[in-house]
Amino acid sequence: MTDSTPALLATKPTWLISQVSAQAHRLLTQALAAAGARGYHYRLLAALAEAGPASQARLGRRTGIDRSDVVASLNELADRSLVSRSPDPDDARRNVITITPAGRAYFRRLDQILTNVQDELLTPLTSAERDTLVALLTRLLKHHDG
Amino acid sequence: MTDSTPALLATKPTWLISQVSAQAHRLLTQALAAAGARGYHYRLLAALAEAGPASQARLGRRTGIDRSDVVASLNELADRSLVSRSPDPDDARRNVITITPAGRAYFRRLDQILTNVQDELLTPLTSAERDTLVALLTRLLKHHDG
DNA sequence: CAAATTTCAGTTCCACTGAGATGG
DNA sequence: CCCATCTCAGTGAAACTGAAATTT
Repeated sequence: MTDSTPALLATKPTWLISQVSAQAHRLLTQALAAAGARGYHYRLLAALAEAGPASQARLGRRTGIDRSDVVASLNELADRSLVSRSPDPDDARRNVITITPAGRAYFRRLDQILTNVQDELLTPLTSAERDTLVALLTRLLKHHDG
Repeated sequence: MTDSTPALLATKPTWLISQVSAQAHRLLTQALAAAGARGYHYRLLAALAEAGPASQARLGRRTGIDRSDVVASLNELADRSLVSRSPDPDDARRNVITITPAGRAYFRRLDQILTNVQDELLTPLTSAERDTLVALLTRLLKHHDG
């Protein structure tokens, strides 16, 4: 009962954000794991489905995933034939990564799962409050990477 | 230039939260590292400074740190004489952890650092907006652990 | 007996670093 | 020569699991 979190912690925005983020992460990884995927897989497939084929370096920039992790995650996706890797005819340093039809179908399934998780996370907020939260977070994000 | 993050990602609240959380985490770990500490150290010292001596199990519950990590982190703090470990006279299973005067001074320093990081993170928001953000996050958090 | 505490060993995910090889 | 790309190997924080030993 005296095991509540210290007020000095619980009132700090960085702590609140990291706690909510951890909760979101739990919901997300659980839901994705049930479909056989991890966060990196969804992010990479989203970038490919939305903006088309790209080199691995560009995928890393689009998704914010580290160059090393891009390699490993694409290996996993390629093993399942969800993406295909082929040499770039215009630049021999690059691989061109393309999402396959199976990858596209898989991505649609994952995206639906993600949409459901959003709703689960934001359950206690009204629609207007959700918009407010998104707007504030978006501004913070813009400021810290510009 | 075509390396912007996919809209399907960038509009999802879970993604926004995790990105802002990652940014907060970067600011925090950098600032703490400059003072020779990690997040676990601050959390444990905060719990001890605010609510007094406790067993390791109780510290874990207060701070949300896993029982295994509590052991390792307290070892590090004890090595630097910031906390002291002594057997509980009332229950031989327990250790009683107490913050030392040096630990208290160190914690005050860390807490000031943390306060500065809050300001850095929330720079783009007005005072009213910060309150709104904190209120929304607090409600989300309350809902997902009750 | 069941339950709690401390501890150790190991795992997973995420973010990151360093270095080598190839090519522009 | 310098820079970008791909890849491998490895680090480190954070959250967690399983199991053993001790004590209540």
